[in-house]
Amino acid sequence: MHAPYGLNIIDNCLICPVREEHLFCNLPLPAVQKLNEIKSTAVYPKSTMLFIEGQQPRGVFVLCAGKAKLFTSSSDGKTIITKVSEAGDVLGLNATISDRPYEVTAEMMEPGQANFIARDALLQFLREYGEVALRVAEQLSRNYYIAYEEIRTLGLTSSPSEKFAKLLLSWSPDKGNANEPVHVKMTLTHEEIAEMIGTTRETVSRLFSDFRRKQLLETKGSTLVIRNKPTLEKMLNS
Amino acid sequence: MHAPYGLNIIDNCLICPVREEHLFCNLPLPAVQKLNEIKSTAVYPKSTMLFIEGQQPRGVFVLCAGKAKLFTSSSDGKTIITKVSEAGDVLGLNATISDRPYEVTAEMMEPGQANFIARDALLQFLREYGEVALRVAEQLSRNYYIAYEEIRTLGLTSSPSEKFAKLLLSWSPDKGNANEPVHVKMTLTHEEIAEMIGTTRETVSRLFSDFRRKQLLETKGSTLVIRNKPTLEKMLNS
DNA sequence: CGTTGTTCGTGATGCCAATCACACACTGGG
DNA sequence: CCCAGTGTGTGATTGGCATCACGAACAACG
Repeated sequence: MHAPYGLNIIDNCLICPVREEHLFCNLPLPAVQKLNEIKSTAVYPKSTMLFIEGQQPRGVFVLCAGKAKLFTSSSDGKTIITKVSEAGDVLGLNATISDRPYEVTAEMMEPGQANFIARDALLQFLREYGEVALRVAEQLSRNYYIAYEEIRTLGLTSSPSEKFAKLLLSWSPDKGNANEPVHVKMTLTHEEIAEMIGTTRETVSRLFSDFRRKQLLETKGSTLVIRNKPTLEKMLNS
Repeated sequence: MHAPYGLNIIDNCLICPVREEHLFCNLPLPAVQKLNEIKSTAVYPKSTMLFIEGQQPRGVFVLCAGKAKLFTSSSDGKTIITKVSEAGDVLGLNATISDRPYEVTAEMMEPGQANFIARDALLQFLREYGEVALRVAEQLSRNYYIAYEEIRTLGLTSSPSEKFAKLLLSWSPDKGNANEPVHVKMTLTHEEIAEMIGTTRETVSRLFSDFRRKQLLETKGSTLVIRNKPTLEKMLNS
């Protein structure tokens, strides 16, 4: 089965390769089957906005392939990216459950696929499968903690370099505890990194230069090598 | 009935003067009665910390009298106040429900009274009274939106003056739409205001001076007169 | 009362990061 | 192949705000 943008469509949740480890994916069989019935799947090109900050919620999106960035903007064009979502993530959950406007915009960063579940169908589904409702509550609470993490980063972390170090650390897996170099695939532009840490493109560029000079990292094309995790950790204050 | 600190103790939720309009206060009679049984009440002096960021949650506090500030701090002493709570507010709800560490510290800003409900008793109570559980979910979702509001303020509002204007507006009731002066009682020190908008005490002092000079406000002792709401609104960009 | 501690106002100084301004690299398309 | 569009590196300049450093105002209290 083939689709535009060089993607393979996954239209059956039961045989989805990302089924493990995710809310709405890793569920008991009957629930997944039901979910498979009420969802509709679609393929989206890069830059599609799945939903926009301030809209009344229509439902949730379950990302099947591709990455999406969640961000909020002010009227004068400034924007902050609060999260980069990957396959398996559920987008728009809080807004949909509580029937308040979407608090962020979700935009595809690359071509991808997502399942849509309309609000009414979702609520009905949750009523039917109580254990899933519980997992939704847990997810909401997790989202809340993530939001607070963001508040701490924005409010307590003063300097761009500290925020940058924090971001780099958030990218390197915490296992592999030795301080050996970590290889990470970078899909973000400097502009987007700037929007994640609340600074400008130029400053991010200079941060890369500085950190390279200090032997903290290397960049070969789109792969990033983090050389010195311990030193990065010493730069934090939270 | 009298207590230290010049407070009257309220030890019966059924006849509490703040019963209206608040989660856990404005509830159906049987629920309030049950609540009244499982709660324990106590009077706290100024500066008491009801709970501290990072602690495992013991339960929730329902503020009966007095104000409390919620804040989070970094190891180098910087702190941001995320909310000033008043009588009727429930503190520590998200942490208690989800059994994660308190995400903020709650400190009394003046002598006051609070009811404590232990985690186990609360969960049992919620299981028993389903409609209350629903209201808890609503409250959690509301908290999430408030957190996002904070993220927007911290991340998108660049200048201290803009954040200050925003804060002033958040203090003035949105009714009374005419642009007549609004009188507000100010209980915060400049230091605390600085911690709310992420700047320094000195800058707040200068902001007051600037805004006075521009006829935007006046201060007589601890009462604040906001003179020109429309101009304040024009300073915002969100 | 004076003493002590907190809060407030304001000047002087310095620095960091936003801004402006280019030049260069890389990509995909006609 | 060139060309337009997008991303990247880096200098120069500047201004806003943190920081330091006082002194004054004010409250609490023995």
